[in-house]
Amino acid sequence: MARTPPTKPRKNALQARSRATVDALVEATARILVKEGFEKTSTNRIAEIAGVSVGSLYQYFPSKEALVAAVIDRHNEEIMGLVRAALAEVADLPIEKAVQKLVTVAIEAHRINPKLHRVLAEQIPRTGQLADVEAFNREVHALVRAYLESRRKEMRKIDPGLATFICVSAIEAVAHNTVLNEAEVLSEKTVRTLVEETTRMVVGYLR
Amino acid sequence: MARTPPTKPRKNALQARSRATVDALVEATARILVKEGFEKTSTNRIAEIAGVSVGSLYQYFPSKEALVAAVIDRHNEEIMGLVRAALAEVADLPIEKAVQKLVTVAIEAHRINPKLHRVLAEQIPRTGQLADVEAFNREVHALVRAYLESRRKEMRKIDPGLATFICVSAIEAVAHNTVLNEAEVLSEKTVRTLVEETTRMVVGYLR
DNA sequence: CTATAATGCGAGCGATCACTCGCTTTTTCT
DNA sequence: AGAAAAAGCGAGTGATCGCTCGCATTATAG
Repeated sequence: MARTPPTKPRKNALQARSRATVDALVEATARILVKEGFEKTSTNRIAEIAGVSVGSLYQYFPSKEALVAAVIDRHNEEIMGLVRAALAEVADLPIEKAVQKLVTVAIEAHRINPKLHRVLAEQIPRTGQLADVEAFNREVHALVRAYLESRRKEMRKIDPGLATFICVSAIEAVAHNTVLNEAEVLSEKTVRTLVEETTRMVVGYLR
Repeated sequence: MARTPPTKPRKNALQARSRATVDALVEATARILVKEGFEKTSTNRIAEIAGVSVGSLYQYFPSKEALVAAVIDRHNEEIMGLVRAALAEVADLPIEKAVQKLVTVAIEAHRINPKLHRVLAEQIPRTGQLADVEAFNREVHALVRAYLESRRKEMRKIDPGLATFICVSAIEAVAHNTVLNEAEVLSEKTVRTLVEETTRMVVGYLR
């Protein structure tokens, strides 16, 4: 009895050039999403732009959804990198400084790739595996909550979960709307004012 | 020369039962969106659920997009009804009371039809005419800004446009995330706490 | 060098879907 | 009652798209 069927079922297994293929596919997907929008992003087109055949595409990604999910994941990991670093850096700082840093990072994170961010926010139907952006959100909440709990003395009496929810919602919304509305051009001055004001609101709320 | 070509080109013209047809189509679209999601929402299915033929559908709606846009519009008009009423009611009230009312209304507005709201937010690609949710947003900003300007004396020195942007972003985000995360069950107590806290944050920020 | 596995290819299948067209039924007008 | 306009119908069309399959090419192992 032959143990291994001649063809491995699907997906993983990357040894040398296949890595490049996978990268090219994810990169091509991101580019098409940004340049042509979600509707024009077909698997055939992705393969074409990646300089790869559709067959190869399906060797590594079981579905179109999986490809888009990979793009989302890559982008979210970049953002989470900034956020994790900021929260580590801020752990020993008082609330005022910490919030200022976090607001700054929130805006920076949204500016990593604004066009992609916009497409992901506005054009990708959050369905099936694409719904899992939530995991990142939970991590952010957990990290912020841990910080707030460690600084309880500087704050008024307040439920940490609730405070986290309100602060994260507010900061995220300001950053998100800023980047989506002002399009690409955001003067340093504007950003500074925005950070100041948002920080003021959040800090005022916490104590 | 025949003036009127025998068949009117498309779209409007409603005299009696055709009104019911149009309503049934919009209603069916909303129901399918909620029950089966955007992906399953095809024009054939809409016509079927509305108890109408595809042909009739295309007499009144030039495209599938137009149908979804009608659903969005209807929902937004309901929301704007609440918001406009609240802002009128609040015009002569001091900031504290006004903000409290506005936060309450923001949550109420998101709870008009939470399931539909979720689908519209998460599954509808904002593309083409669907991108025009922005008009409602602008109206909200204009209304809030007008209120804030009329109450300048109670506030610290602050740019009205910026203040409006931050306050509306924060309030909207809290309401949005509340309704989307807590799913359907929201105790009165939770809502009251949330309103109190958000109000505190915004009022504290404004003065 | 040869055998075997890994990777790559792309024509084309099957299914879906938005939308049209020729026709029937209902309503309105005179 | 008769004519004409309005409303309604639904099988069918053309196009797209996700995905498969049989085969070719390249890399690795013995």
